[in-house]
Amino acid sequence: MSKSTHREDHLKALYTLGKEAGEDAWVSTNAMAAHLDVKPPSVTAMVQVLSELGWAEHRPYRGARLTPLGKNLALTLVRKHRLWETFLVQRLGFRWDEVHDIAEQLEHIDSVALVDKLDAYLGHPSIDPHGDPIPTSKGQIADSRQLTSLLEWPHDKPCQVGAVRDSNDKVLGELTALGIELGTVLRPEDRLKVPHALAEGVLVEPQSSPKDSPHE
Amino acid sequence: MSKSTHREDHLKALYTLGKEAGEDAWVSTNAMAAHLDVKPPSVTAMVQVLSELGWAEHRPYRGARLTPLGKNLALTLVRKHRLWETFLVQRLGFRWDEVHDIAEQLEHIDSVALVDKLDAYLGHPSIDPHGDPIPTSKGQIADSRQLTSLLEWPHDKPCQVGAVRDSNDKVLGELTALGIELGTVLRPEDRLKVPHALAEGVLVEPQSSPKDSPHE
DNA sequence: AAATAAGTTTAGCTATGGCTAAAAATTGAA
DNA sequence: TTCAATTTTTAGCCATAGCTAAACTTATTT
Repeated sequence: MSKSTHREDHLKALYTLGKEAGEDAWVSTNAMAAHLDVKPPSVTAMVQVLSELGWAEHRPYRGARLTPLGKNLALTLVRKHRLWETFLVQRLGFRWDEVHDIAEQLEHIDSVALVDKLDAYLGHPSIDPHGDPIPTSKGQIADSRQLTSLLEWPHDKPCQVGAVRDSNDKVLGELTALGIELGTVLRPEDRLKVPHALAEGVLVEPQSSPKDSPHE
Repeated sequence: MSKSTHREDHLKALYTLGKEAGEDAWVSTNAMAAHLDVKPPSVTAMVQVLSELGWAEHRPYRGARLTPLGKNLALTLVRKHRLWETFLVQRLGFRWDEVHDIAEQLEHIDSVALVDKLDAYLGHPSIDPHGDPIPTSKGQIADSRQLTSLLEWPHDKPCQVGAVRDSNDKVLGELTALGIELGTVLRPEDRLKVPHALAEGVLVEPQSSPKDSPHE
């Protein structure tokens, strides 16, 4: 991996964990290490680099958090990742459980023009194949949907699958096997077949009027 | 750059220079160093790695050359590079002088499925935006065209541009400015406007019956 | 055939980014 | 409040892949 790729991976980990933890919470280097599958001392070293770059703040023994600049950069990475995933599924015909690792590589390709053209080519999509919103080129995330975990959805009302949380390939594969994809309508009786462990990560919304669906 | 990327860059340099030099000629580490823009000792070190991997032979003080395995790997890299260039031009709308550097990054993405799907998506193209043949997934190059440098083409016969040699972005940009692209028909009077320095790298063939042209 | 020029490799240094083990700070419990 | 457990950082090591300078081959010229 290039210097940039390493930095970007740590930046994205910090963004992801920071988002889960809440706005300006400090993210522990331990948590980042677990997320990146490296040892804590490696993260400490890289966090100090991010700090020198002005991408993050580091409070020793407390953790790290992004600066506004760092957050912006992280959003461009998220944007690239989700645009590539959209390309892989919508254009190349990959399944939603096959694209993560490839997009993980593609997101580090360095070319602003490429991202812009890809975005236009895909028709400026607003969500990716997992239902996650795609930031604009200015780093804006406009997601007006009100998604709820399937677990918390009232048992007697139908709903529609809007996104999948923490999408890992195994979970996605199992959902596919159950016939569940983005936009799938789940009626009360359909819910019985969804295992508890999966249901938690299935994010649903009220069954909408069939607007332009993102999954062809 | 990852370990693989570095190896692949050296492998490709060896392939490219070896091709120019003739079948089983030895390529000097100096030539590789110039091509890769690194110093000779760095190449020596990497060539020894390629040798351990079984991708190349190294005869100290003589040079290096690819093994059959190495040649195959090099061809998959060339394939990936040319497929991505085709995608960038045909689908994303880049010009032929804008795609080299981006493809240089994309060619290192590691996914066999991706290359196969991209190839199918593009309709199994046989040549890239610069007229260079695209190896098949088995590493075959089927290029039946008989291309000649414009310099050597008889002055009184019309011809058609089939490829551009050693395509660098500057040369490609100048050709575009002259209205020359792949498939352009050059009549005797057209040739006057092509500077000598450019003409050498313009590869032409007899004006063919307008078959399916590769450039839309 | 010997000497010189040119090209190539080896030796030893730097930087990045991993790692383990030990030291330091923080947190929680007695 | 002090001490123990946990977390985090520092110290020091390894591997990759650059580099320069010096040593070594090979090729050429006298």
